[in-house]
Amino acid sequence: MKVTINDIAKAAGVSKSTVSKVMNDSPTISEATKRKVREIMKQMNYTPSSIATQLARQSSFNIGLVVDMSRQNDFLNHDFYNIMGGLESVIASHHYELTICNIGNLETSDFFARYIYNKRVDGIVLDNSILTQEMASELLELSFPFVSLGELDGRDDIFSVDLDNRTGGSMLTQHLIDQGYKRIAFLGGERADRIFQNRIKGYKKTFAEHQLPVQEKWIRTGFSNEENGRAFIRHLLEQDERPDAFICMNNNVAFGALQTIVAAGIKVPEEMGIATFDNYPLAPYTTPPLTCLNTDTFQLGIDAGQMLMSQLHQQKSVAAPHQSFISPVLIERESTRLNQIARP
Amino acid sequence: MKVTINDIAKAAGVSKSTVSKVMNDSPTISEATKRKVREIMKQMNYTPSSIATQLARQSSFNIGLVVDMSRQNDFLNHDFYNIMGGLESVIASHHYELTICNIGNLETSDFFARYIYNKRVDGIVLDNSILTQEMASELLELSFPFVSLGELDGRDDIFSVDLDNRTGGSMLTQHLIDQGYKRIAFLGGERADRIFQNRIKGYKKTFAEHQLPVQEKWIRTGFSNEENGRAFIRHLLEQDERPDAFICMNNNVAFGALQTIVAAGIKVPEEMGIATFDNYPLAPYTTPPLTCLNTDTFQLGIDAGQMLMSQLHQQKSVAAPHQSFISPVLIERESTRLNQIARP
DNA sequence: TTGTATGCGTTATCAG
DNA sequence: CTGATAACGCATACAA
Repeated sequence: MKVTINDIAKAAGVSKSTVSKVMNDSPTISEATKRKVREIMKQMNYTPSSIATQLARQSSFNIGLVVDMSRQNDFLNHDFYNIMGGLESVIASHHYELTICNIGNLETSDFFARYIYNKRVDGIVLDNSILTQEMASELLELSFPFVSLGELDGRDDIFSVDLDNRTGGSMLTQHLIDQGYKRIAFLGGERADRIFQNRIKGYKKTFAEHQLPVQEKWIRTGFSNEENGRAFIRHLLEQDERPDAFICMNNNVAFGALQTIVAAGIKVPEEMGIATFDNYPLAPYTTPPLTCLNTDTFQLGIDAGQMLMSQLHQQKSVAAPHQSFISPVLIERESTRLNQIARP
Repeated sequence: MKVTINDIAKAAGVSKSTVSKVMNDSPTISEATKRKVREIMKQMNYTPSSIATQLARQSSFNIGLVVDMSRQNDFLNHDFYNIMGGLESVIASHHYELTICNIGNLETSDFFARYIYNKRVDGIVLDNSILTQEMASELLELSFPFVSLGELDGRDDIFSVDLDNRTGGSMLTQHLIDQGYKRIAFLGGERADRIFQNRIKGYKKTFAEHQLPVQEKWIRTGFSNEENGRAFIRHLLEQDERPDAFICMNNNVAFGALQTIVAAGIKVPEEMGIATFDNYPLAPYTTPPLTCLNTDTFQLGIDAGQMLMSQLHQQKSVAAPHQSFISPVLIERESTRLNQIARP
């Protein structure tokens, strides 16, 4: 059942070091013996033990995908499989394996000793919700390769992949303008939040491009949940100059807002357009379905993997860009079909 | 940065085998030296290299969670994080690590050689959509520990965890009866599908318990998608004895059915009740929201982990039950609130 | 109760 | 071009 390098060596009539060199395609081995040894390996169905290789090489050929099971994160939860898939697809082609590392409580856990110092993994990918500033600094100091999912506030010295929120804010705004809406509000998000800030930047940029004045009273901020979605709309409806469309920070805000609008007898999309960030969890299922910005999280995983591989393989002097952003994709649905009659 | 067993041995003034024995809490070591060595280990922040341990023990202390990235499976996708979390929580407490194994195309992949024969993992967990009869047989023959997520048709010789579909069918039926509905239809599912069969068993059992006659014409089968949901309803509405409630195989069927009913001007839940299997992806978001059966997939992961651990640790002669089922949880929503006025 | 020697399956450094 | 031999970090008979 288990065939080792020694078995191959014996069967091929060579030493095991020769076999090892064949596996690594060493240029110091003749093509003839390479062929012969490879033939035997195939016959005997040999696969090297990655564990032994890891020990000898003092390198695990493993990438850790760090999670914190003690925490709830519905969004990450939903995207996890895709991110993992993207990540796996690129590291596998570099012969790396994927290990899940549960970090738990950083203070009490032996995460660093277990995985980092011991080289149980050669690099890690972690969400910015679990990557603290201190961790980032320590990792950097050890020059241990890692990639953050999502930017880490105020740092451009670490590798990260993220959604391009600025472009996202711009795309949604542009779409609503294209559809014929003129007074576009923005609902949700905390002012201190970088994601919010970037989205608003895109929003304002597009306003400027169309010489439209930004109305600060149309930017309603606060925690992005259903209840606030309702509250935001109530505020908006009380204003003398009422918006005719709005952009939501997420589906929760959009859901609350939509309910309130429908209850008020306002027609969507005829009298009010709605566009939101994220397709998950409910944008396709509301009445009417919501136009939204979707993220290719598989691609996010791919980007993270490539960034990690480049750190692992390239000479450190090369200054590769540290941040990578992926553009969201607009999914048009009924909630913004003001111009639908005029469309093909 | 990296401290090994030798460093500890030197620092403690003992041999490295003694240190090793201390780590494994060998009874042949005096408490005094144990204390001393442990003290040093703590001071030096020592963590054993799992790679070296694996090689020496000829056992990886790793569990493989097998996935097939080349395939799309939205449901698995959504539940993956929870299942993984449950699995991780139990194997971690047994000091096992979690490795993701992408199997890809079984014919061309070296999955068995890489992971199984080489003992890269000590056990695997895989979905029944990727576990073939042949794989199961081979694994069994190697007496390699594994657990299937979902039953494998026609086999009770393999370990598996699954949702209790029979109980599920019964729970939904019972709930509708409790709410005052009397003529309950069942929509979706292929007759050859075991899941369907079990759910129908529960459905019929509950009918029998209430001395209600089962009407075969109220059981509409077919692929469980939105379109068929619409078709099923149309058939039902044409019948002279019209049902007053129905159970759907999944959210897709329910969505199509609900739309058709609403379009026909039938009121939900007053004139027609709707209950469905699964909470994902849209049961909470329809109008009205759908009563459904939810699955604690974290628990599913826990069960799988425990089953694997028992295979790994127990003597093989012990005949532990091979199948484990978890009961679904009923989530009541408006779509079945016929009795709502009478309720507290 | 502790230490010595050997092995786990590879890689790497030298000789030859 | 190939082959001994010594690591890699730990576990484990067997001695002491």
